[in-house]
Amino acid sequence: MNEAQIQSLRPDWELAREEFVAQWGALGSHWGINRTMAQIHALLMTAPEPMDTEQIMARLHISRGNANTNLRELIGWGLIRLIVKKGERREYFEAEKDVWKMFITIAKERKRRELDPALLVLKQCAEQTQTETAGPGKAFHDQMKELQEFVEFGMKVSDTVASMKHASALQWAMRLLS
Amino acid sequence: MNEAQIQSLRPDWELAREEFVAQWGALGSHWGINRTMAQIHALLMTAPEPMDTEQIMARLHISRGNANTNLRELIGWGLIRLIVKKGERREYFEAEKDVWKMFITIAKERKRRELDPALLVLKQCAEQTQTETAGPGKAFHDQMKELQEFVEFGMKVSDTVASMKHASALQWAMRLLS
DNA sequence: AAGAAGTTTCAGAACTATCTGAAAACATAG
DNA sequence: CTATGTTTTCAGATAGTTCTGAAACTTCTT
Repeated sequence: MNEAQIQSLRPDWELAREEFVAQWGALGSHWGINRTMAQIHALLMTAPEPMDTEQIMARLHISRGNANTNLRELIGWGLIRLIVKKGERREYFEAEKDVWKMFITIAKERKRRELDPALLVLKQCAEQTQTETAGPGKAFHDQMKELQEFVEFGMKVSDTVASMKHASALQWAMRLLS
Repeated sequence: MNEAQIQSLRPDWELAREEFVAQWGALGSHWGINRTMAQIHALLMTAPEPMDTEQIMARLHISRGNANTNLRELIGWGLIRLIVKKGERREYFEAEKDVWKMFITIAKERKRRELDPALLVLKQCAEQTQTETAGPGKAFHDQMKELQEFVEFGMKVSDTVASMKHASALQWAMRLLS
């Protein structure tokens, strides 16, 4: 069976899905996530059933190694989980579909990867210039301090939001927006 | 004068600054921003005076072309501005130092670059599957809708926060955290 | 108008990230 | 223990991004 025939057998929504997967991948690479990883995530997010490695390889035209690496990476992020069906040796994968949970997971992970190391740098730089009491040295120290406090503050907000249930977050946000 | 001599003449805080610039650059490349751009930004953010292209090239050991490209890019982000000193032809650059303003600028720009195109994709996919009324097609449509609403919601929150003055944002956040 | 001082552009070089494919490791069943 | 189906690893290939350096361009001065 050739591509065109397969295409014609595929229900309508699958076309939209294909589009979603492709575009999501392109977007991913705009924001520091690698294209394939984003595509796999999009694919699983819209899968009615858990999928195995072979299926993913086939749908995305990628190699086994690539699929495997990115699946592990996604598991590392906590965005998908491994499913073992009884009586089957093969591993299946399934994505978290709840949007709020997904958001929390991504927020936590980004905090860990982006904010934590930044904070470390800022603290060190602030510390090393403790003794400066005037002039540009003082100005530098103050700036590092300000940045540090801002980042710490952002982290607190992020933690608070992340610990909320969807409903209370919504309520809180409504208050903000009104 | 050799490197070591220059080094010894540099006041203490400059060492911390050097560290900050280097580390900030490394961080930048972790989150989708290119290394040089992040370094230039860090350098200008901690500069007591506006700097010109030559100075930046010398401090970071980069070529004129590279410096120029990334300076324009930073101007595009709205993170630095061009300063023309009277009676001088040379262009100087200065970074916004207020942390809150910097945050707003980055947030707006990221919204424009990350959220806007994502929303477009989601809307299209939701639209194309309007007619699905059951089964996996419906599930797909619903998921797109949920994502769309979530992103729109996030954008509203981001707009609201971005329009706040530092003081009122702080007040608002205090309420959240307590 | 010619020269000086500066900025911008861009083709190719250097570097980095990602992907492939085949081999090795692992797990299960017989 | 061996055969078989599956996952993991990793060296090298490929693709993508960033950087250089020199030439072209612009602007100002005399």
